[in-house]
Amino acid sequence: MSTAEPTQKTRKAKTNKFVLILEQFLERYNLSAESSPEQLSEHAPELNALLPDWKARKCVKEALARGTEKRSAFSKEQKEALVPDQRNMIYSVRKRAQEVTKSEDKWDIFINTLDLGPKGSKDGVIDDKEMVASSSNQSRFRKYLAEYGADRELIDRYAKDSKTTTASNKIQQERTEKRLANPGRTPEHFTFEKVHRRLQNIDTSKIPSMQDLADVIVMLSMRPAEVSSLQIINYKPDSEDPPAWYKAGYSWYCTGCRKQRDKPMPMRLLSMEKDPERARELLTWIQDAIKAGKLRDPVYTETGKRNNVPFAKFIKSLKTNQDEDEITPELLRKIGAKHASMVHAGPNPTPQHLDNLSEIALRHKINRLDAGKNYALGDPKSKKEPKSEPETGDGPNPQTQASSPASQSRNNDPKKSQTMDMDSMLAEIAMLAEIRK
DNA sequence: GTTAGTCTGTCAGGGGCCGG
DNA sequence: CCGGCCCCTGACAGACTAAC
Repeated sequence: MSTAEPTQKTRKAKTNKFVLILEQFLERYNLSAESSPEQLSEHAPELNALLPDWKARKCVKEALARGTEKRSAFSKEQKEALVPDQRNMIYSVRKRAQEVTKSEDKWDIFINTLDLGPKGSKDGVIDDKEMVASSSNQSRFRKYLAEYGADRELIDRYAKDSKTTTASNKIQQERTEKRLANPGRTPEHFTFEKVHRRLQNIDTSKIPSMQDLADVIVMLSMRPAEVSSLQIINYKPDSEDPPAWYKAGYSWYCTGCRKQRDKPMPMRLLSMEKDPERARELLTWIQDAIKAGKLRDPVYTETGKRNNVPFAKFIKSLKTNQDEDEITPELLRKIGAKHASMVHAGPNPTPQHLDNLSEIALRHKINRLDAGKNYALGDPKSKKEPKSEPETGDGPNPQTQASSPASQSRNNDPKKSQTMDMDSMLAEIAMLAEIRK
């Protein structure tokens, strides 16, 4: 009998073990393409129990759709009935909010809030992770409730769990402090010199690459999601009545910042690229390419949904040293702030001065002095003995902005006037830093 | 294999509150 | 006023899953 057997006809050799399980399963329960969806769905849980993960389910789904010699292919409905979409099974926060809003029952709000709260899943012990996550999900629950139209007052009354919130806040504060204690280093690939060189060599007549995108993000300390919306403008007040956001002596601003949804207030521009015109050119170059579909937005898909996986993967791949931390899109913003503040600070900047510059580069509000510290990345170069400077009363601060004339060795350029704007900015910052002390 | 969409855990930081 | 502290939301990264 060892004859013929022309088995290697096609790629049916791939008899995955899950496919075998499926065929046995179908046989045992006498299921086929003739079965109704109702019949099939009765057996869904049992079959699902045999399939350990989504890969297995994928194999099975494909097999169902494909059919065999003995068995014809299942329709889409039948397939869905037998191996239902797992994503519909999750009782997500969003789904809760939707249902609860519909029921209009305050107790439903309350119960679900508690259910989303910390439960001590294992041994009744609530760890930090669970606590913080619980608080986050409760917050999310409130947000979705409001989104679906639940009553504001009910939300505030029945969807707030102050114990959990407080505990979560405490944990997060501790984490922040720990993080600040040991900041990461600047990745080799994004040191100032490397980024600066790449930026200078950019040819805007070409199509931008992901690397160009990354460098521009660094250059402008952007949030990844800001790439398509940020704009650099030049503003000069033409009257004695400038808008409230106008800062005397500054003419370059950014608009389209992500976090200001209500009042889009322009924020001062501070970039490691000292020529604002060039910065703007590079930014619009990137944006035009995205609009034209030649370059992906780092965060959004064409349908407006979030998907930063391709860009994040690219950024991650740029890690050169084993001992470096992972590079993420968000890290580029912090790196950019550091580069910008270093570039614009004078030869002997005080930490306060750098913080001030950082805040401007990051386009924060200037309320919180300590905010910029979050971004103080460790840098071997600037790390030095903490000379306990008498930083208080030292009035005679030499003009820190001495930076302007040198470093300007850019080829050509009649654009000096623009950089003068930057320089006057620096002067003001330096003064502010002094006054604050 | 690659891409897209959704969910959760985590971080950043705007804003409110309160004592001085 | 104002600076510090706390709350809580919005944005991010990664895990998952299905679709292509």
